[in-house]
Amino acid sequence: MENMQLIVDTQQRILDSARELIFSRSYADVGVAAICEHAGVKKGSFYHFYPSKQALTIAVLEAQFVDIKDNMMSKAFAEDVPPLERLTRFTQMAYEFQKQINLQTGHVLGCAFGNLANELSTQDEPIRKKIEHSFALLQKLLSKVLLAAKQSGELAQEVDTSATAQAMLAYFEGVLLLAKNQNDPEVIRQLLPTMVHIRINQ
Amino acid sequence: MENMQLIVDTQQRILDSARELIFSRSYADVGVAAICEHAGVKKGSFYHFYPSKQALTIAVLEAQFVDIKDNMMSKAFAEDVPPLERLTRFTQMAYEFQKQINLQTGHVLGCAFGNLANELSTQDEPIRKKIEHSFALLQKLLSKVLLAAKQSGELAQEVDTSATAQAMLAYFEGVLLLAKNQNDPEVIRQLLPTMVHIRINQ
DNA sequence: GTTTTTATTGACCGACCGGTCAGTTTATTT
DNA sequence: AAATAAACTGACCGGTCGGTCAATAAAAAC
Repeated sequence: MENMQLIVDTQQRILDSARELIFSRSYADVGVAAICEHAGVKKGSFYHFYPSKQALTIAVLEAQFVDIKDNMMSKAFAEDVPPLERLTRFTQMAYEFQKQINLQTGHVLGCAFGNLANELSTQDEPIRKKIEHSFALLQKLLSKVLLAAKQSGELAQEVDTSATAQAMLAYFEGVLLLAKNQNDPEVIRQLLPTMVHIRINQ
Repeated sequence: MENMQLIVDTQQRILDSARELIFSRSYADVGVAAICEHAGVKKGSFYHFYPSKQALTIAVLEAQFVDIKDNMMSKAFAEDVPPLERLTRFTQMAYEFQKQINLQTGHVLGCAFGNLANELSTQDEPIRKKIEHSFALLQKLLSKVLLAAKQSGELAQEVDTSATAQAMLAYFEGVLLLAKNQNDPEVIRQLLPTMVHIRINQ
């Protein structure tokens, strides 16, 4: 049985614990001690792998982005349907995801980037920058879809794809914020599809 | 000179300090000690007027709502212009307000309700409820304007004024979140006017 | 003018915060 | 098998957290 590979990488366990706890609570509310306890690791070990709570949080944001990109965007934006329909599919997946989390935790948790953006943007510059960069990448993924919609004739030529993508992202964040505050995933189902109809012209 | 009325009510000073500090930082980042210091009051006095930090925060939300309603909504929604133009004026006022704060503090602070909603909705039920109620009232003010737009023929009859108002509120919150994260009020100027064109049909 | 109520003070509480460190165990290299 | 490096442990640091409390001072009521 040779030591079983079940004992996964300690660093990974710390990262996963932090992601789960910070996402479901907040940055300030989750202490390093709580993360260590959840990961089954002593605090001393934590600081062997991460120089600070801030650095860990930045790693969390990075992991979160990869996760969203690979498990949501890339699937929602698969080119098997027309561009605008991909966006609609994305809104549906977001709803299903939040609904799932709500069943598991009893709470709508919203968007990890949005949550930390609101909490820390005025307080922690490195984290603020990391989120800004993540948002920029997400926006770029959206504007690519919009560009494809333009090319397929689904979208008028005068639409500003970059600004529209940003507006869609804003709307997405806002809807998730309201759903989180009302602790009701149905808010997402009712409001989010409207994202697809947002337009900003040049 | 008889004691000058400049020494305003202690309780009011605590409230104002809390409002300023929590708005510009976050709930968790601002301790009771910091609020007291800023207000020039000893901690013991604080607990003479407020039973807890939570209770103070709820009072802050209440004061914030009254302020927004009286100094923004009521002016933006004055019936001297057509309904939809009132909404546009509201978006402009929001931009000016955030720009002003940015000049004073160096930061875009976003929306106090949105900030606290994201930070505390999963953690503090009374505060969550207070914000939910505030959002509902703001939404009602918006939907009144939309109803007036319907009646003046500016808005199609099939528009769901309640859902549209909620979508506009969501978009508003999302735009302020992005502007806060990018620490740039121009994001608001570029994106927020689009709020007026959001529609959800019945 | 004395009693009663309200406001204010400062010292104090246990718990927790992020972070440090010397030392020990485990794994890898040679 | 010895040497080196990586992983891990547990005790500890000063500081801050929200909140309490008995004593005092000021204001209001009688």
